[in-house]
Amino acid sequence: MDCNCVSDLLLPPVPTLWTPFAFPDWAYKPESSPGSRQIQLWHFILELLQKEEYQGVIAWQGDYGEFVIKDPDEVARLWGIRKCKPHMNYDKLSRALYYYNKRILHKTKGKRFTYKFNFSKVVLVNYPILDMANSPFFLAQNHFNGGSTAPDCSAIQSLFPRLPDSSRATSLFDRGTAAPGPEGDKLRLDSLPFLGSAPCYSKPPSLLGPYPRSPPFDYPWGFNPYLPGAFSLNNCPKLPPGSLYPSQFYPNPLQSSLSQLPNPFSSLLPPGEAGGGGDRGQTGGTNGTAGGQPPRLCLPPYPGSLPLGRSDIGNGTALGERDRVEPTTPILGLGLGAVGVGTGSDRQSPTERRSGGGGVKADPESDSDLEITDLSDCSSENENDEFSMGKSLNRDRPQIVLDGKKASVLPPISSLPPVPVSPHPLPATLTLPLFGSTRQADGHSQNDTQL
DNA sequence: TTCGGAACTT
DNA sequence: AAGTTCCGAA
Repeated sequence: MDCNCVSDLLLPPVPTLWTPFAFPDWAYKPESSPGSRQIQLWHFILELLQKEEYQGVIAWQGDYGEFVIKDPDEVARLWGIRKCKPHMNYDKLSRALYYYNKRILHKTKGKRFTYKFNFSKVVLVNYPILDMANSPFFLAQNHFNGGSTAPDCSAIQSLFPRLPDSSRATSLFDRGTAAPGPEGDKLRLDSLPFLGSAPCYSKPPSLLGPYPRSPPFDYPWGFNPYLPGAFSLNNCPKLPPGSLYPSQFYPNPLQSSLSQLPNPFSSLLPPGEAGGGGDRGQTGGTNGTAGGQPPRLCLPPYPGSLPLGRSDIGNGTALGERDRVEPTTPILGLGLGAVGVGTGSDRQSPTERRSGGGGVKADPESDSDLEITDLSDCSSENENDEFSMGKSLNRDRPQIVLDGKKASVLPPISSLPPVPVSPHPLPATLTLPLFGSTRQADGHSQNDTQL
């Protein structure tokens, strides 16, 4: 069906070089991950939550990860715009939300229009080979969500079908330490100190305080300042003005990603692709890195080093909560953009009947750079559901082990042993095919991106 | 208003 | 798979 959604037509120009966290091409392969090209509802919700201009529509509120849909009709309308479903209403949207059923988010019982993200697990789709569940980073997350249970990797598992062909990603998988086969590939997280050691935030992105942004690095297409996979404490980019483009508009997320990565990554690109030299894509955009200097990933500082008080963004709960949350829960902010263009009146939704509806501003389409996936045990209500790490991760997926550690009780991040920070995120031996192709779990191979 | 079954679409 | 649509029950 042809969708003439205005939101699709009015997309701002797509930057040639995208953030390192844009989904790689293989993530959009219909055959590999059907539907992945379209933004998912939870993703969209996060997008709205990220945008301050939607604070009146939907906003973080209450517990960690909890948000309130202040204007259900507007949220539904925006969602309908995004999905080209002019008849979308909150009734339908909420039905879809319920299908998340405690995985990515769940309804907060007793609180009207209130849902809660399960932020206990975060996965960078762009780094699907990374098992955050076994990293200090990931474990710390779990620390937030109850602490003592093993991380749930069901979502990781769900992402694994999109994993790159591990057999070609030899430089990150230590095949020498494990038997070949489904469980033979163990990612050496120590080779990725920027991910394995990243500190964590304990608030959703929009609740976080303003991260430091040093003048020399003010990226127009900044990537996520909350990402654990950042390197600099000081050179944090700002969020993009409207970054949630539909993924199909990404010129080449993979190459863009690599080209934006610091040297070890960008150098993996073919000549002309790496670093600032890669700014010559289809859309003629810019990565905002003057002088060809590759942008840096931003390492979120430990909470102690960040101005945590969230007084600049309207959310009255931030400060109080920050006092009690563990400083170890990582939240990957998304490069989230505004959405939508008003489409006029749709048919009356349940909430329209309730409130008479409300014309709220519309805005540009967008898509996010990375995917936050809840892998949580949904500890709030369902500790023993089918989503457990032990069951899901260790079967026919590449298992990722961090130096054999498998802590179940997480120390505060501050007590974690200092992780040596390599000057480069990856060893120079990293081979390109790691990101360049995928082999599906069912054996279908793809070679969509040759670098 | 919430919850969820069921059929259906993309 | 991830919703969308419809609808009934609580």
